[in-house]
Amino acid sequence: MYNFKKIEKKWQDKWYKEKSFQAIDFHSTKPKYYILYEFYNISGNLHMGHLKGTVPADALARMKRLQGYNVLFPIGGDSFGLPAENAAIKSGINPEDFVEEGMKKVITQSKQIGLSFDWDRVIVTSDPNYYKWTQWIFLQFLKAGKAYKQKGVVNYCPNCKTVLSNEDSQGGVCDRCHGKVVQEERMVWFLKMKDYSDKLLDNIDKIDMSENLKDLQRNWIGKSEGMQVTFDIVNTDNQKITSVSIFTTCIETIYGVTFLVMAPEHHFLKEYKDEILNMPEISKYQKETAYRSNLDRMANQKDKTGCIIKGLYAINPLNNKKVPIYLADFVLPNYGTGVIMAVPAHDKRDYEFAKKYDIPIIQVIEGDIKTEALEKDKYLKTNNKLINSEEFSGIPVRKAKQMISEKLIKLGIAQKQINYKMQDWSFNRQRYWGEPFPVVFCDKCGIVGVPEQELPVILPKTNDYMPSKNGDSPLSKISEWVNCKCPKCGGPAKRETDTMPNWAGSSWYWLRYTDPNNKNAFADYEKLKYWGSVDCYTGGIEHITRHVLYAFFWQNFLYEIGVVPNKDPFIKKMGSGLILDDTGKKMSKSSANGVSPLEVIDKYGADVARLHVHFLGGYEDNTPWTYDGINGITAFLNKVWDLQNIIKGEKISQEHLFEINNLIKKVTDDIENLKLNTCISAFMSFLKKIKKDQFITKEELRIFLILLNPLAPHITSEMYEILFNKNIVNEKWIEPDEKYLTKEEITLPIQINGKMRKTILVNKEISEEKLLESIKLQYPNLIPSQIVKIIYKKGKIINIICK
RNA sequence: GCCUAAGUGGCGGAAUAGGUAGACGCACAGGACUUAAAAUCCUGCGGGUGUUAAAGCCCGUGCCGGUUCAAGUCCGGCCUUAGGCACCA
Repeated sequence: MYNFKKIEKKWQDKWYKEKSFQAIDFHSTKPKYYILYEFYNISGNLHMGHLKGTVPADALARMKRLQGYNVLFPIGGDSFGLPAENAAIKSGINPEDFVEEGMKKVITQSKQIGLSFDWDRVIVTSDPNYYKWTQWIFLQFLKAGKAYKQKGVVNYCPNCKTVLSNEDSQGGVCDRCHGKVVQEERMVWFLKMKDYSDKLLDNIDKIDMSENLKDLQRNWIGKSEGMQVTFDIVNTDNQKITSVSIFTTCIETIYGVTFLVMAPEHHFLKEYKDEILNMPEISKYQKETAYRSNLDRMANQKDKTGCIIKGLYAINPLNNKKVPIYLADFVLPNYGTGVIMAVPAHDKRDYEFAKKYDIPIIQVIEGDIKTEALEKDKYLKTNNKLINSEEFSGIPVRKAKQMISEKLIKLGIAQKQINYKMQDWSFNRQRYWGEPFPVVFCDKCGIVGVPEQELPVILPKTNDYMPSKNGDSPLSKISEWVNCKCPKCGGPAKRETDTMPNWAGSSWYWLRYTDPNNKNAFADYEKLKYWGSVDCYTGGIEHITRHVLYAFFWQNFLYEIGVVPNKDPFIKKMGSGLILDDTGKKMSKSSANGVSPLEVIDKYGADVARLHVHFLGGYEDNTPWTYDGINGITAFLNKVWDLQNIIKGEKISQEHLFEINNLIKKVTDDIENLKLNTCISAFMSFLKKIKKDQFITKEELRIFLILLNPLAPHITSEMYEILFNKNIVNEKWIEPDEKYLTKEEITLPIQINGKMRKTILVNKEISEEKLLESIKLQYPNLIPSQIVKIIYKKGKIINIICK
């Protein structure tokens, strides 16, 4: 039995004091390796999810150092934004104090886990030395025309009393409080993320990440290719008033158009109100739909509402047919052109709408539309023929799609168009605890950026930081801060009183780690170049359609303006699974039955805790928490400790040559891929062999300790010191000897008619004839009758087919 | 509705590329040590059949089919669970 309490504290202190894990800028001999674990959210203690997420990254960092890399493995805290602020409000402590305490806490706890972060590079997003540069980047967006303020219909959380981005309102609920999000028109700062859609898709193609996560991201961006077509608008006298554009991906159905649908928010209505005969009715409908929450709209998918526009009609540009125009809230104002051509025969939504409002349905593709629309996913598969489509009737739909497109383009009334679901990022929050915008409003000069040399715009201290009922930011109450001079004309001006969202600070933080104390730039270009892209980025998958996309976006922008050397922030991204509690839900600090990692460390030790949580399951899998099996891990480490007592011999023994080399290979591969569960099994299997032979040589144990060090750093450091009087962190990783990875003699399985029957011990290179001879000799009755065929894969298997 | 992943013993889970299914661990059972317990060590552990004991045989990776000498792994069609998207034209 080893005393983990004494050992673990000793080594944690030593690592900290000696700066054992310091990353060196511009190291002259060692190649760099940058491994990143996501920001800690400063809202409480570390929870079990952190133990699961951080340890494999730590193991990788420790292995890479032993392999001779100059490893950058930093940590920091996302201390601005709603999570920290809400937690502070809940505990009744000022956010600033709360964050300071919180950061100290998670640092201490990280050390207790034995994480090998570089403690000289800790950054915190609410530190003015850090957010100065977040503000600086915002100014660059502003200068480049990529940040703009505009009235827009946006997500608003009545509970958190703030505007939210689309990314923060996924599923129609607020990311923080899980309350319903409503749509409100507000003045909003936007970042032009939409412009970067294709660049983001490039980042997704290039990054090394599991396909399902890539799909989530591609889905979120939602690229779709179609046609934009112009429809003339006429009045009751058939006089052309104007024209509108629609977006469709199904141009092949254009002869089936029986009406147009416009989003209720469409500016067209205001512009042509004098031509519309039923404006009061329309205004009423607009009001009805305006304040419905996303959730309500989703719930009402089946029951479509709408309102006809009287007095105006649209003309189908291909057959000059006059069709009515409706308003309906199933058409979104911010996607496509906000107007669609409705083809009820071939679109589910149009079908439902037409049925409800008694609009004619014209079928233009062969098939059955009696009870439901025949949609594109079906008719494109079977390539049905067009009908009721003038000269295109009788042509298979895929061909017709192309022909109609060409005709429309030739006529000059349509063009190819690509649309994205992803919208520009709404970037301001009506909350106190965030980066102030470096922007002032001047009556004379309009929106003016604060000069760079005046950064940071410090967040003023106040005790009145609760979110306000009227939706104004708490900062608006601090008049001595709000009122300022215009940097351009010197006249009176007011500061922007909203703050940036909590994702602002995390959208560039990996860059700051390369140069965390730089006072003159967000990071030195040469240092950025040296450390390059993050080699392996680990963390939760819940940020995949949020933070990671924002990260791509900011990196692309910074690359464009020439301040970072590469487009891709991350080479590889691994998504950590969740630790589930006994109800199968995510175990977090907020779940009542959550077990704290510190509790486990206190009872069993950090090394046991590290191994146990990863022996439960794979890195990317969700695994239920249990204490079951932790005794097995404790026993394992005790046995490792006891290996000291059975050392016999110096060099690697003949008996263990095969096992030790395979262990080296397996452990190296598994840590590289963060597969700690199978890695631990490999150690156990090796130990079994050693216990059976009742001896281990000194060199074997030395290798064993180095291999186990990344996973269980404390016990291995102590043993290494005892046995070799050296600090294991200065040692070298071991390469396997390829010669000894496979044995000459192997156990070859024998199948008869495809069924496993026997195994035989043979030389791995044995010929088929010799093998058959040996089988007949050893198992005279195995082969029942005449052999028809033999399938022999050398070193793998033999299958003997008999009559 | 759409997209993605997954379904393996009593349990957590293994199984590079189709090639001995159940590694490793837990739990359980039997034994050794002990006055006793814990710890430790040894043995067994998918189901069925069989035997003094073995050997052997049959069935088994959600369900139904298929490809193959050979399928947990590939293909087609279902079922279930989890996650994501959600009127995106």
